[in-house]
Amino acid sequence: METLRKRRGTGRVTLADVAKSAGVGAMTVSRALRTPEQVSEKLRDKIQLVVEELGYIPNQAAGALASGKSDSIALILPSFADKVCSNFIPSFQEILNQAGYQLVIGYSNYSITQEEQLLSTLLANNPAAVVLFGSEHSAQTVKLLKNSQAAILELAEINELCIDLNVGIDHYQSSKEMTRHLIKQGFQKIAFVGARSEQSILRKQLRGWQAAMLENYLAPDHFLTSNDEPNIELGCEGVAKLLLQQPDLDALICSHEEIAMGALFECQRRVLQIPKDIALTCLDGSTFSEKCIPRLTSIEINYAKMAGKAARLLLQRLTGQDQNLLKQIDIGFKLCERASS
Amino acid sequence: METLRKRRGTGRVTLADVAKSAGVGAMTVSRALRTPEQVSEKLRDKIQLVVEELGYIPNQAAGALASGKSDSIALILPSFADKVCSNFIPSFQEILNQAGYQLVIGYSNYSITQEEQLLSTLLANNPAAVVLFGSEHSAQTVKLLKNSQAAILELAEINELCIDLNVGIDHYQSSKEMTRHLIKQGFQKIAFVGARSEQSILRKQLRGWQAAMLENYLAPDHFLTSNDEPNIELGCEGVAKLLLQQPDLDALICSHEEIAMGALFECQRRVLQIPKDIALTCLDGSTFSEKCIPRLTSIEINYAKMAGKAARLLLQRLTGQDQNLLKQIDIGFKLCERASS
DNA sequence: CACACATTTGGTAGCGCTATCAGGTAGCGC
DNA sequence: GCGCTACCTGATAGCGCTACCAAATGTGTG
Repeated sequence: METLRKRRGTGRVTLADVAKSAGVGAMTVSRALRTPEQVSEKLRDKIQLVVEELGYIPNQAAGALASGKSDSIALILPSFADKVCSNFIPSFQEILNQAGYQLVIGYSNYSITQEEQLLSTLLANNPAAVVLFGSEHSAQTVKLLKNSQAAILELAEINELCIDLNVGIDHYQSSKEMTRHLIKQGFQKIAFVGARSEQSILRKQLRGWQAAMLENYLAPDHFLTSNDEPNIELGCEGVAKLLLQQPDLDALICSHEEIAMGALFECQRRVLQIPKDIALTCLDGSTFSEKCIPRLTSIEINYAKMAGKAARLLLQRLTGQDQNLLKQIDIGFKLCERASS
Repeated sequence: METLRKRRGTGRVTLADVAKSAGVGAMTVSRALRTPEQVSEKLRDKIQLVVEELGYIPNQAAGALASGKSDSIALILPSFADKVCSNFIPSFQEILNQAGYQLVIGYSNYSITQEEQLLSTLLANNPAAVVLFGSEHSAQTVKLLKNSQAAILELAEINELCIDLNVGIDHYQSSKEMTRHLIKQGFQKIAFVGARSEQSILRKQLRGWQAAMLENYLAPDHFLTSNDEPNIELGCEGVAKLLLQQPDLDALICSHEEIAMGALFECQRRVLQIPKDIALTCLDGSTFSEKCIPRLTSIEINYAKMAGKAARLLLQRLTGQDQNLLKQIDIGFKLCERASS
């Protein structure tokens, strides 16, 4: 009478149900699904049939608990507006999914405090790996990461002090190269407009621009930065303010394409010819730079390639094939010379 | 001697460790963390202290297994390039995080097959809810969803046949209203360029345009669609091809801002004046439409608002306060009349 | 002081799965 | 046939947590 009082099962089909229905042991079913090669073909087929018939979906929580492993990879994204999102994540996720991992994405809005808080929530899932953007983290974040068993991957910029794995590009070099290109083209009064001024990426870009200017005996005096997200407004404002500071300005480097958009519109409004009156370039170009009028000289970063390299590096680490492997990969960049310079 | 041979614990601090160290029972610790009001203040404080001291992080897998509930919400995103991503997800995630839920994001690339596959993977996590974009799903997807205990939320478009909850806008109406606006402004030869032609959103937009044209005795004959993602190229191509078909074309509606960008550039290239020679509008405007030259008349959708309404609706459902509640919310849209028409 | 009642605490028995090991079966050489 | 390895299969004992009861403690009433 007092039989099933204590049951609180979810009603879902369980591994045991499959086992009973197939007339085999539970372990055999478990193996048939995870390591099929360890099960005879006969049983494997029979089990597969029952699985489909019953619509069995494994309970990952139980699996994770029993094995102490998990197939989730935590990714903390600083911004959804970035190109990273549209170009990087799809490729990255695809490769990881194929290897059986699940991305769990959090959003930090470029705040290291939020990053830290998110991280401690995400670590409760016991993820196999944690993927972060940028190289700036709170001390507590670094401590949490080092205490966790998870593999750590830092993306977006090459960082000497990376915790574990690191895939990215050298923003100092890219900015320097862009500046050198402009100088080679004969431009001399080169200004810089950048967003997210508190991020180390922008600081590196600024230093790259300054270095290239100085090595050519030019003064890197005029620049405008904002700590906001890159936007069109900043580009408009940049052209306006910098032209006031330096009326004979002849070139402008924008850290982001959105800024370059704004700058382009502002130049149109002022009937400034590009590149005759002023050259316009950006450091993270994609389709807009390639298609607008005039087409903009820009640094292009292959985020899909970055995703591929990053995912594969991470997988090697997760499968323990990373003994004698580079832990840091520089993706490089391409300077696309176009009509705007 | 044969004591600890069988241990395979992860080495992490567990709830039992905290309980022992605090000198209380495990259940009391569990309650102190999840339902503090059920524990006396004295014990609560003592436990909190020990938790911090030991750096205890709860194991969610175990919790989910024991309670049969999970705090993960699966979100299947069709595209990362969309505005949905940058505007919707941050707000949506923030509200859900605050309520203690975790977003697990998958990427379907607008393929209902991939959506189905992703879904079955994500359901293994036993999510509290599943959030999908669009209204088109495979039969198997619908079956999986209905079998699962999870709450279902369909986003982006209002859909009569929604499975459960539904928050979105009426794309038929928005397109119709835009067309009416153009007609009211005196434009008559109005063409349409749209991307993702196999999605029902675009089909509704096309029908809205057609309906508005017909009710004004105008022929909705000229349009160009592509099943690709919206891009600048399509806008350029649209202007070129439609102008060939109909040289006296006087207005163009673009389904996406990217297309409008391309159209704008192509018009500049052809030295067509906007709106004197041709009006240009789009159905999902944001900053570009607002800032480019001339500024584009566009339909604006408040994705942050959509996120707020959707998240709150979902939370009500998850806490069971949804008995006499609307299951479907129309977010509405705003027609921003600007210089381009 | 006995009693009902509310509040706080802890023991126990799972949740559904996998690691581990023991048992069974088959194949092979002597 | 026997011993030996190689392989396949299943019983058992947890993984760390929470639902469910039961016990303990406090509180107010007659």
